[in-house]
Amino acid sequence: MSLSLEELALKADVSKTTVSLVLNGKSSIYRISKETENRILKIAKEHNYKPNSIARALRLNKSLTIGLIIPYLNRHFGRVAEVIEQNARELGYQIIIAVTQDCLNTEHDLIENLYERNVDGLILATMMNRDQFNDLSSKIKIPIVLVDRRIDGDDIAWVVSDDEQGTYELVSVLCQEGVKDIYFVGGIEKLSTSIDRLNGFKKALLHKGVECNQSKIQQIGYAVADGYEMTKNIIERFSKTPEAIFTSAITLLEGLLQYAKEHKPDLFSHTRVITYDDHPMLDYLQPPIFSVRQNAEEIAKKSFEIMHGILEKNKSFAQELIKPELILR
Amino acid sequence: MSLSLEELALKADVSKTTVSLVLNGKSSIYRISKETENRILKIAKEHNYKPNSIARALRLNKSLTIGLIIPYLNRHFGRVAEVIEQNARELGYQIIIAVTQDCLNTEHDLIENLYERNVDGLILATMMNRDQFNDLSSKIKIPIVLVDRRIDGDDIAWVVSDDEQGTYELVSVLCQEGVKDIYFVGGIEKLSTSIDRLNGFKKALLHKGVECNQSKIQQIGYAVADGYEMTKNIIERFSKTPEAIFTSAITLLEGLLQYAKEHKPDLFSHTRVITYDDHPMLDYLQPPIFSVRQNAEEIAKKSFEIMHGILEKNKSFAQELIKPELILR
DNA sequence: TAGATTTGCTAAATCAATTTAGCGGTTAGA
DNA sequence: TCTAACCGCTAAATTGATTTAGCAAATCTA
Repeated sequence: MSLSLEELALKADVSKTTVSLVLNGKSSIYRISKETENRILKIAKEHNYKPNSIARALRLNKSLTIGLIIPYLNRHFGRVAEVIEQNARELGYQIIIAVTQDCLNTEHDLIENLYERNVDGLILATMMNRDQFNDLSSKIKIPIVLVDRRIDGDDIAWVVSDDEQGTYELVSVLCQEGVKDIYFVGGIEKLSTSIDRLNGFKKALLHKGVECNQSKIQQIGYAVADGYEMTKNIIERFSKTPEAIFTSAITLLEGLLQYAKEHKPDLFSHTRVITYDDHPMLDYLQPPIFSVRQNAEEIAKKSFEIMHGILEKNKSFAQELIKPELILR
Repeated sequence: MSLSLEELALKADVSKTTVSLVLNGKSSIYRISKETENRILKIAKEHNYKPNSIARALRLNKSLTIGLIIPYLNRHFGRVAEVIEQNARELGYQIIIAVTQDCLNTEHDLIENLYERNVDGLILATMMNRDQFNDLSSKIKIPIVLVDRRIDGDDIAWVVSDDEQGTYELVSVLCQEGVKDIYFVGGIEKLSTSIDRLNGFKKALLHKGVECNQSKIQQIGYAVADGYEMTKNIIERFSKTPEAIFTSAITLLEGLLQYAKEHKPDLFSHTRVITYDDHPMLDYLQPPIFSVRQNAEEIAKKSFEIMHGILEKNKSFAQELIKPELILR
């Protein structure tokens, strides 16, 4: 392992230019004879030559590295990251992962940090709004693909789950059954995931002619503790036990479960719970919890595909809405 | 953003050597005057100069990048990766993550790939045995820290959960209750996680004077489908419903749950289930499932600490056994 | 006042690749 | 016969930082 162009050139008794040209498939352009070419290829193979990626990156200003910035490496984003990494590897790219914990300042620091370290592009589950994103875009000269959370704009590349439609369909199932009193346990208000899921929620109620009371909507954040807090508010603030609760992320469901276990063990006898995000163990809760499964694999695949298209195929941005799957138990 | 040493030197009206010396804190060694030093520092700050990390890596043969190779980005490894990344970032390192899917060939390819891309060190949840690891070590001249799965050897750095003790304690709880007929649903036989968990299992039975029948031990793999298969074998092969089943990973429990749901809905009325690895939703299964929670945060922290010690503090290898936590519900 | 030392800084080499411009000789076309 | 094209390859520049060796000028020593 590890042998430089120069050493290879010495062994082949040619200049390192020639070796480089041959190994980069430019033999015919530069009229290197077949004989020389074969000799060089043979020696390179024998010594298992691999170009030094750092020298290459310096010269070409291209590191074959993509930065992936996400809030957590939880089940959903873990799966997204895993699939992005596999897709990237097949095309010769590496993935540097960094985690924001849903903190905007951390996100900014990480973007700057990865940019300075010469990643070729960024895949981003962002907390930024349009203005902040525009500011960033003007400073940063590498392609950015948003994943999971989109920002409106004709020139912004993103791949997200169809949050509105998924929520609409899930909530509609309950409405169909005649449930009217549904609470919304939401996440970070300004993010597209929250906005879209809330829109789907409202639309489902509206279509069934159910009034949507603002007091039934809460949006604190996506952490488990936030789910706990919002559940607590719902249970303690209203005298009547709710007919149904929709948690807009699996972490929020975890918070709900935690609260129920501690303070309201009979919650499930009176209240239907449904959730965005799926988990196999939901099958075993009694009563089973209906959910919407995001297609993490497809989200990952598309987002890297778009990045790769921009980097190597001169394609411009693209936007993809990935269909989630309703899971009724 | 982005401005080279040379451009900075031009602005400060000195050579780039001087700028480099000043910015690397070598002013006094090379007798740069206070005046020149301050001028350079001021200009560097004004222009928010950051050295090009690729050029730096080429010159110093040091990329400030660590490769992390793990089987999946599931709950456990996702958390480990997340914490390693945070610890690394605080000390100026980046993490490149790659996923093997528990395939030994993939693991080899990834190691070679990351090594060629000049990572400074590797943190590895490996499938290799001692011989394979020794082969690798002789070829690769960067430090390796094993995580989650250890290989015996005085000179090998690793951080793993105390699998034997954790399993011993968990299984002992059941034995204490008088349960005698316990089945072992295991993972990949040759890995330390499997060996240690099986040892803990056997030790617990032995201490309570319970005979351990080889036919009650199965080890296929750590995938969900493997858990399904092993559960199926246990249920279908023996006429008597087992008193208890120990799944040695949460994925195997998922497989068990899936089988139970499809073919044996009354499994839990007759059979106690316990598992290695914890998950908050286990609280809500009926009856609750006792578990052993690995301290992913501590495992992550220690493994990067050891790597950092080797890279920057001339420390040699170290080995750490992290205590897991028994969770009885 | 010659020689030694100190001061403040820089040219050039280095890391490992890619790419441009071009060299000296032969052959082909008009 | 003169020019153009061809042939097979290479020297040197480039990328951006770090580091070694050392150069003048200023100051000190005897």
